[in-house]
Amino acid sequence: MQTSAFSPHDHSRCITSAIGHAKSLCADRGVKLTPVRQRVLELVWQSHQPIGAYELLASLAKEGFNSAPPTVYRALEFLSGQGLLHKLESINAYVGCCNPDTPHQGHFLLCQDCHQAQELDSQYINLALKVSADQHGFKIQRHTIEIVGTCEECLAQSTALEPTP
Amino acid sequence: MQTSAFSPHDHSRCITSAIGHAKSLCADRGVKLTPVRQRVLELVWQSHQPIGAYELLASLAKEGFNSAPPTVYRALEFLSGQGLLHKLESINAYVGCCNPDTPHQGHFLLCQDCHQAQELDSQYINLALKVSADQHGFKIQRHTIEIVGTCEECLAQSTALEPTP
DNA sequence: TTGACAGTTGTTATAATATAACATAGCATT
DNA sequence: AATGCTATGTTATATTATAACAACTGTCAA
Repeated sequence: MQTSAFSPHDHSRCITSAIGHAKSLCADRGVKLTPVRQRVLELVWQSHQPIGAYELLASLAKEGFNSAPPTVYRALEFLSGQGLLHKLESINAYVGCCNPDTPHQGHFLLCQDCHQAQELDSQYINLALKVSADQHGFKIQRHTIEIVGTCEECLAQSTALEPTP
Repeated sequence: MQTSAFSPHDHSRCITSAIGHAKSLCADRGVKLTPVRQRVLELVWQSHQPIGAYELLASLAKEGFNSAPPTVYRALEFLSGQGLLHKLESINAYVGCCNPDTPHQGHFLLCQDCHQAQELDSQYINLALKVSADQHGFKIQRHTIEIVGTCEECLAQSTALEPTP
């Protein structure tokens, strides 16, 4: 089962679990989760919000890692190739993937107040995309589905603040 | 009715009609379709593929327009604010909007062979997005829906070339 | 052992995309 | 003419991403 990214939760457990998962997954696949790759994945998960490449780079630099742009972009490329994270195209930022075992591309809810992202993988949306594509004889390879708005928690807060419109 | 962007068609009529439409729409709204704005819109429509800001800028420069980046970004901002074009976030490129009267955000089929884009506005997809968002108590403001793959025409071509796999 | 390779990382430079900030110009209304 | 608003010009810089090539590391086989 899955918690919402928007709700308060013990995020350190998310990180630990995501890293453990990534390790075994890479071992199974015979690919290397090298120190810099692992650290980038940790940093992505540590962030409560989608994080940009240059912000990651700054953190790596502070920790003594090599800190030229290719370092972080290579790590991001590897991790996204392994399905361990997703890039959010509309904000040029990266988020950890909750379900890296099965190759997929998620759908994302992006809250413009708290700037958190929630990954979905709605079969309903997938079906709607497939139907539309089929109608045009279009064969889907991949997609970018990013929904921007306000999450439940932030909505509740703003209504609490302005009870009478 | 609407032709597919992927199918052969008299594209000059698309342009003329789009510009005419834009003119009357701007007049109605009391906003100015200035020469540079109009020219950017024409260039976007003239391109058979989504076109990048700096490519537009190069064309403007050749035609004697001012050619610093803000010029084209301002025009793009105006045009997209009026719903006359859309930005494709996954490829940083811009396409004309077929239906600028009703504010909306389309869904896009992007062919990775011919690099053309087809705008959809499927109620089926909109509904699926709404249902998913509602399930999470999420209020949608806007979205980015970009489906990458192969269009019908390019699929037909590639099957014609490789009849027996 | 060594040498050949594949994969990874280091390094430098640069490309591609986008915006900030402030000055100037045009034009409508007072 | 003076005022204010919108649009444009101009310079500089921020942000995001990749090219190209050199150096290192481990593995496996000759």
